[in-house]
Amino acid sequence: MPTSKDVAEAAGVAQSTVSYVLSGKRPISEKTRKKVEAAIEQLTYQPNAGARALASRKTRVIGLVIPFIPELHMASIMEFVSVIANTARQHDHDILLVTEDEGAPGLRRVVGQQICDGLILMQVEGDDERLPVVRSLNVPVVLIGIPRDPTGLVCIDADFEMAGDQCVRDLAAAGHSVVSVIDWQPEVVDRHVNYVDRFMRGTDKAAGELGVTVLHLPGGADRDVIADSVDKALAKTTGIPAFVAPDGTVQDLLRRILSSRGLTPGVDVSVIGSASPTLADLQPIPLSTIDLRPAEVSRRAVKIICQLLEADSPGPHESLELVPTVITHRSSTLRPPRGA
Amino acid sequence: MPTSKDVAEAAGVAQSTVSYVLSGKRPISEKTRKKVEAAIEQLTYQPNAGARALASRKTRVIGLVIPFIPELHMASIMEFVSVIANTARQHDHDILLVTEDEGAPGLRRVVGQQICDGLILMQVEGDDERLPVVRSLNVPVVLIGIPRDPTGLVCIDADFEMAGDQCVRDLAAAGHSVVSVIDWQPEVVDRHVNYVDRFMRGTDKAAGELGVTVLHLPGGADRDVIADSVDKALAKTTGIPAFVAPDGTVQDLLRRILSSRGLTPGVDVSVIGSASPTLADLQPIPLSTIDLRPAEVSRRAVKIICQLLEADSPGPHESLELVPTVITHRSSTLRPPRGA
DNA sequence: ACGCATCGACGAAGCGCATCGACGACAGTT
DNA sequence: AACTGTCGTCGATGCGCTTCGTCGATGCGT
Repeated sequence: MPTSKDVAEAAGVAQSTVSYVLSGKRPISEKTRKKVEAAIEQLTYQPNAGARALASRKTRVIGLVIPFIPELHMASIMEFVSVIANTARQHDHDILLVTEDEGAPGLRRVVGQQICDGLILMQVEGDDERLPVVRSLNVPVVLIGIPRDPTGLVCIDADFEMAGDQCVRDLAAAGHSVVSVIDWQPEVVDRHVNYVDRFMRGTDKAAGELGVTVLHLPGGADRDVIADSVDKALAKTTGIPAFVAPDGTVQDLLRRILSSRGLTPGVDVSVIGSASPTLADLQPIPLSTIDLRPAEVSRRAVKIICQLLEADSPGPHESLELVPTVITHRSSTLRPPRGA
Repeated sequence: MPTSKDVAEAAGVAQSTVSYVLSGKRPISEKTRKKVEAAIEQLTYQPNAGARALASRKTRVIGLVIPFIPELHMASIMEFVSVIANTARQHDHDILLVTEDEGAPGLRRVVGQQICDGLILMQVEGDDERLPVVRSLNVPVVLIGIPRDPTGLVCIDADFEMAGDQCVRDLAAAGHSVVSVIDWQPEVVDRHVNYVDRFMRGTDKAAGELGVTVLHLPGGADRDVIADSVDKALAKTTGIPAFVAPDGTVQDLLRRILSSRGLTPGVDVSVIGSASPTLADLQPIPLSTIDLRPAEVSRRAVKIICQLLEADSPGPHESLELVPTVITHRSSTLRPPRGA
């Protein structure tokens, strides 16, 4: 492996000059820059990350703490991960995986050993045990998810309250007077995973304003639970039933159960799910969706942490960003009555 | 951040002694070790990764190259990623994400900058464009997947040929004389993604030996394509139809289409899918599965690369490991006739 | 023609650790 | 008592880079 010293010799300049050509932190004449760049090219020189980190005290690596809770929809987590990784590269950073199994000590480790300059935490819960550690860490941390007490933390998430509101408003406009929300897994709900509460707040507020009834029913990956929820909803609904299934796992099951009950989305039942546009179109009946914007949330999370890293002003920051959700009509919901 | 020098002062020893206590590469008396360990504890010292990498020429980081091809089943990729990350930690290594978007230059970058000591490549194709780069890289690389020409490469994968063989044998034993295999997406098949070919080889060989007919039909995430495949299969089958759907995306669709054709798995049609045991049990009708052992493949991949990193004998290695697949009967396949 | 400012390049000093040679202390030998 | 040999510790050096102070060269004005 060639070093910057080799490059300097090949170009006939000092090693520090090579460094300045690379960083642009001091003016370099056109002539010598050309020479140095040629030498770099010819030797296929690449700066050593360890040495660079040691000298500059910056690793250009961001730790990404990913959840592996089995009840989560893996495919959607993967979407976060992929977008985060790609966006980080666009900002000239790399992503180090930190698994949740390592817990809070894992955060201390990667920061303490200075393996990374900052962290992104996914799937932050209302009372996350890692928050005290995060606050004490003294490096930029961006949370995806809003904890109960966001004081001194930088948070971003989809606007779940808006999402809940949009779903109920939409179904109400289509003529439904009862909207059944199949929630996330009971484990998730009980843990007061922040977004669940926010979503519910959105549905309930809208329901109150519009005079619509909202039923909250348990979700999960268990078919029987969902089937039970559906039947309960059907029993309590007068008129055409409407379902909202914000969790990916749930909506797959929901569709099958509705079909086994002889109900066809868009005809005698309305269904709003959550899926990316491409996936939604592929469904047997194109699914009306509430888009929780995972890609946009991911992009912004990376952008925010990169800004914090640039600024590198010490001390805690605080901010809270909510990404607007988007509701899209496809064929699985009833059309609003004319004139509505 | 305290340094090893600080620890040395606190313990009243030389910095090198601290280093030796940590690495154990030279004998240290019980007494001074205790002193040093106490100082480390008290200062909450953690060695600086950059400095360590610079001095030792080892980063203890493994680059994981993940595919983001939309047609792949994201949930199963996530399983690989999670197991790989956790296993790496058990071997005292970290995982750096390298996205496929960076392509071959990305591999050169992370290795050239010495951000990581070795690579794991997922989703290696038959004629992968990255192979020449990998061979020239001069660091340990483990491929998950078997390319057409594995010369000089270290590969591991599930034994897809065994899987194909097991499926056909199993269905033949249950009395089926025609077995319909719904393949992966046409894009995947056309690319000669190695495992598709191997799986087919397994099914066809077994079919030849047992005098069974195997139909290969296009798969994918498109419902109409699968529906078409199913109908073709039904038309060509005499007796009770049997389906094998080794791709996760496909099997979801397959189940729904069969049910819409009035066929019940385990009663008037046999279905073998691929899913983890927990998922398989959750299906409306517990799914007989061919387990492609993603977790085991992941664990071994990490183990192999860690061994290569320990040994750190330069020059190319070559090995090929196939993880045996496991077929599990649940209720979605017919019982073999008595006495069989 | 001389002095002065400006620009561009240089050299040296670390960053925090691993590693190697060397050396002091102590035990065992003759 | 002098000698050899371990064992445990120290000091110095270098990994490859960033960064700061410095200084020579060049241009300008008078």
